[in-house]
Amino acid sequence: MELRHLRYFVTVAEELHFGRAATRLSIVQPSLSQQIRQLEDELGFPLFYRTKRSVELTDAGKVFLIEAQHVLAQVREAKRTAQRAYRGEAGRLVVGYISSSTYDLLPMMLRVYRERFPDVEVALRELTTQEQLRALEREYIQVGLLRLPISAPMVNVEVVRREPIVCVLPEKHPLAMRERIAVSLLADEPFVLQSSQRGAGYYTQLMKLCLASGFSPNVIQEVTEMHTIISLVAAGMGVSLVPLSARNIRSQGVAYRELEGTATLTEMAVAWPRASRSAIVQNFLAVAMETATNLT
Amino acid sequence: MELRHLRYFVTVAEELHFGRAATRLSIVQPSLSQQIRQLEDELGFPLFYRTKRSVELTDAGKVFLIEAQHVLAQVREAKRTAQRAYRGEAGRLVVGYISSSTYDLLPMMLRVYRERFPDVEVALRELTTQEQLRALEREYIQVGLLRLPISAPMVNVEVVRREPIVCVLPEKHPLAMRERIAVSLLADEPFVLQSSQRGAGYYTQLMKLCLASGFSPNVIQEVTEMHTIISLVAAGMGVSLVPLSARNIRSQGVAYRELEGTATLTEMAVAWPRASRSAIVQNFLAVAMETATNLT
DNA sequence: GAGATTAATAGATACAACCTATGACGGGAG
DNA sequence: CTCCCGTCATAGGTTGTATCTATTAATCTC
Repeated sequence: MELRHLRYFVTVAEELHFGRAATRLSIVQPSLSQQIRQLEDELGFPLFYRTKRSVELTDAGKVFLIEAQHVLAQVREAKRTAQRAYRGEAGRLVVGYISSSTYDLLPMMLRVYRERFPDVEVALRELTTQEQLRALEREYIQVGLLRLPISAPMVNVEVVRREPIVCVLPEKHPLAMRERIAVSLLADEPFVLQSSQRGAGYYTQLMKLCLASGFSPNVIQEVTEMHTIISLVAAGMGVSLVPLSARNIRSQGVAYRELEGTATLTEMAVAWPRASRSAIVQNFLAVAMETATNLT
Repeated sequence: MELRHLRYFVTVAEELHFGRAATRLSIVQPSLSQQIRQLEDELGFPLFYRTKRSVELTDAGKVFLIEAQHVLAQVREAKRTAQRAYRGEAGRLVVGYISSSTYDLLPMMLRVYRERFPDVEVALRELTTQEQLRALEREYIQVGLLRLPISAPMVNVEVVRREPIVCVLPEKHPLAMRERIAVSLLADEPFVLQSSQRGAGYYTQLMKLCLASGFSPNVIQEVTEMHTIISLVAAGMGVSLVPLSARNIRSQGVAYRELEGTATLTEMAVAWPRASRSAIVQNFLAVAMETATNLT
């Protein structure tokens, strides 16, 4: 049985006339008769009562007509659905993100993306930068929102935000009186930092920054979340070096101060597997870039 | 697009190997490659990522795979369903019946039929014998349960019950003392009969029966339902001539007595359009006949 | 680097869908 | 009653295309 048989059958059932049906199908009547006969042979029962003058559906034929129409409709639907998937307009997208992207970057991207591609089911996974790289490789996520620098040859990245690293310190701290702070002034301060496990690249970047000013920071507490850093700093436990956007975390009793000299920058980026040929991912990247440019 | 394309595609998707898939499909690999290519051309996007060594589904291919499997399953289902319909095991059957069949005949038939053909939806229409004949002709019902005699050339009948006509009269009536009653004794009795509208053939039969004994019955009341006749007789309004099975209607104060001479019989029959080629109807008839023989 | 594995390409073949011509049958008009 | 038209089936030839064989190209493995 082929779809041809179903198409022919449905047409004959609609016309109840082999000649007219054949015309509609752009074939000649004997060919049509032959194909219908073939279908009947395969099914094992007649679809039509035929007299020399007229054609009528059998009971079983009526049942088969409904079914055949469903099949043909489903074939059309299959084609349409798969084409939508091809264009990245339908399907499922798993996005990894670091917690510090939840303040504005991730929500903005998702809002636009969901609006533009409502038929894509978006799943979110909060993961550290390092975890995202592993997850991308294992195809546990399809795209990640992470902080540079990273070293992962199989992953492509595109920067979506570039911001200076600033010093955050207790409001009442003597250094808070200055507009800008030289890194070297922090040499003897106690530091509250995100754990090296969690923000590996960023952690290394801070170490280098301090070493360049001639000291190794005295880390008295490592924590996992950015807002915990801010809270601990507010409580007077120490100081920290954070991306500028941490300012979005409004907290009583802390002050943010730029660093002296040429600003040290930290970058957030979208990342995807170098091998990814997924249109869904491509579409998400396009939205991400767009959001990034609108942001600056 | 033909079902062949879907079958081939599903097999390749399952094997992820053109050679093995071709073997399973009993064709050679180049033919398979060509057909898949053809399908991709029609859809407008690739179903597989191919390297020279390996095959992998694209995202759109994954979506299309699910859809294609559904289509193929539905085709199998269509075939199966229609074949069941052909064998009269599924579909819809509309049965007409006269009220006097509801005491035992109709329920017995339906019980067996429903048990044997659970996938046939049975609809019931209470109609007089005359109405059933019209309904059969107009295909408003497919089979009828009615009382003979009828005259309808386009309708086939098969007797399912043959029973004597008996006299029903008030318990206290003088004639009730006799075991058997000659029809001629009823000449001066008031009669309660089913209206000639409702039981045309049966009505005529009674008229002939009385005329054969030399009188025309004095009908003082015509009613529509058999149990109403019995009630009126019980109330002393008159006597009646009813099929023996009316005895199933237990009513205080009435007596049933056989008629003298060779018993006059009345017949219930199943009826169906002479032109009916419906397997559902045939199956119902078979059950009806079977019930009829078990009954005697 | 050689051999094995796998998919694509090219060209030949064979099957089946399709076409043309015709037949059989029934209904309706004259 | 006969003839003609309409309708579907059958027969046989033609064509398109799915399939086959043979080969190439690319990659992996040893």
